[in-house]
Amino acid sequence: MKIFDTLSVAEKNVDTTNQVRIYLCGVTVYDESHIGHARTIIIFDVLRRYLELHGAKVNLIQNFTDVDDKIINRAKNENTSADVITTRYIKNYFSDFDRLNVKRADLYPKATEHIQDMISLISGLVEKGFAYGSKNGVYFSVLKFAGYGKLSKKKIDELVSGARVEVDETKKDPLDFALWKFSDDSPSWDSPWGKGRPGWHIECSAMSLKYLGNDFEIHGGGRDLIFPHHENEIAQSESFSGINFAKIWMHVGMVTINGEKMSKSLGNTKSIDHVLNTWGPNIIRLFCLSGHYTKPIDYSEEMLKEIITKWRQVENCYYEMILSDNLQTTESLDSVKEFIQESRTEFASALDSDFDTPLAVGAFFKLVKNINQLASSEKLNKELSDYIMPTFQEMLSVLGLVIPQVTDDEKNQITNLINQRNELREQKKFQEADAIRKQISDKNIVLIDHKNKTLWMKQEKIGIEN
RNA sequence: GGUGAGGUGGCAGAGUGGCUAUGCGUUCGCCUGCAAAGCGAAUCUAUAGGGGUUCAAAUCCCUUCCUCACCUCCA
Repeated sequence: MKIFDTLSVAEKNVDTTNQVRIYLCGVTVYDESHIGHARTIIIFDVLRRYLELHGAKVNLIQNFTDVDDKIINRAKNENTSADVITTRYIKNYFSDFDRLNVKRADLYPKATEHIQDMISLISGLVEKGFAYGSKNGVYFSVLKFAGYGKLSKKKIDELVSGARVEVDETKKDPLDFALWKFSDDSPSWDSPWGKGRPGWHIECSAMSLKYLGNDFEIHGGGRDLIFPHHENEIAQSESFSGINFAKIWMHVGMVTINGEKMSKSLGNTKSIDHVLNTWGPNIIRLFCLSGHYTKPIDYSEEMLKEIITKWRQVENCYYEMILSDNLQTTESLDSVKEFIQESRTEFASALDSDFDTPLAVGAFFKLVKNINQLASSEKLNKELSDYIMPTFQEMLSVLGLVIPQVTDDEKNQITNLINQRNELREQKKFQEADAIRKQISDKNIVLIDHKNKTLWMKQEKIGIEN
């Protein structure tokens, strides 16, 4: 499998012979997560599912930034402690992402639980002369690291003349960034240099080193983290260790809302809770996978509605298969085997080639369409369905999609109601028959009258449709 | 200003030199008691503008214009 590496600006092979170690920069827990977070995390969720399907051992680490000015400000505004804020939004995070059917990472380290690791990393940097103490804190000396700018393709002199850097007389160079900031505000910790709290970037260096070591396979996050966050991580980590930090830097493009950047000031942020209530998990996952991960994708009602149509086809396909009978078919198993094989190849080669989820999803939809064609022409029997099902399920599970299911009780109930309705239909009592259909549809069960039988399917309830 | 990604039919989105995907939409049809869903067919002949290379360009080169993101906290 090849992934585009931001650092070398080239596709690089992911080494799956040993453990695939992935460090994903997670969220700062000061507010609800939004659709942009969802995209990045779903991309990595599908990546790990796909790697694991092929037998790779994945170690996925995703941090929580739980010490930060925004958290402290929020705590002040609410007249409470930072701890209350972070606890609330970590809980909120898991609630959102469990609903999105994101598999849990192997570990979710928190910055506040790794203060000692950060302090020893900073100490090492000070000892090696890459960092220095000043009046306001401990700073990383950017000019000491020769490779600074290599990830974001920035030239140091241009950064300086850009003059966007905040003025701080206590720093030796305007580009230097904080490793440790002195402060008596809560939360703060003692350090060899004085009481304070860590800078933002150091936590990821410390925690990735601790749990994944050096030169791990993939370091990921949103594109907006390339500069300064990941640039600074590289500077810290490689100055400390003297060796390469991560093999592949994988960055996920931004989500825009109707073509505009999503931002608090524009008031157009879409929280995960909101999009889940409107579209549900499957639609949102398909949306996040609908564009190549390196490119921006645009959130618009039109797009999402299109995905609902596709999703309904998937649900239909599934129920056609599980409810298929032992009928005689003119379709040969061999030709089915052939198109299944084609779909599998198409799906896998799409993902192998820089994780092209839109192509892979396309291959899946094509498979669905093929099956629906068979079903509608009365050619799909149980034997064929049994053959197709494992591939269908495999793709579904790589994409992390879940077809709504019914309990055995509901199933019996549905079957009874269908029988009643069909009797009424035979007696041409259509009004009563329609009343039963309405009754069933209230449970999100849709009936499809085929020639010789009535098929039913459970549909996901989608907020916007109600 | 710098960096990166783009500009393809109503919309989304493939396609790195010739055979002009695909999906959604729309229209019609099949199916149905009616629906829904499904299926079929038709429709759409597009490649930001201007140059150039070539027998041939959406695809290569030059140029102009435009969009978006990042450069400050940000997934």
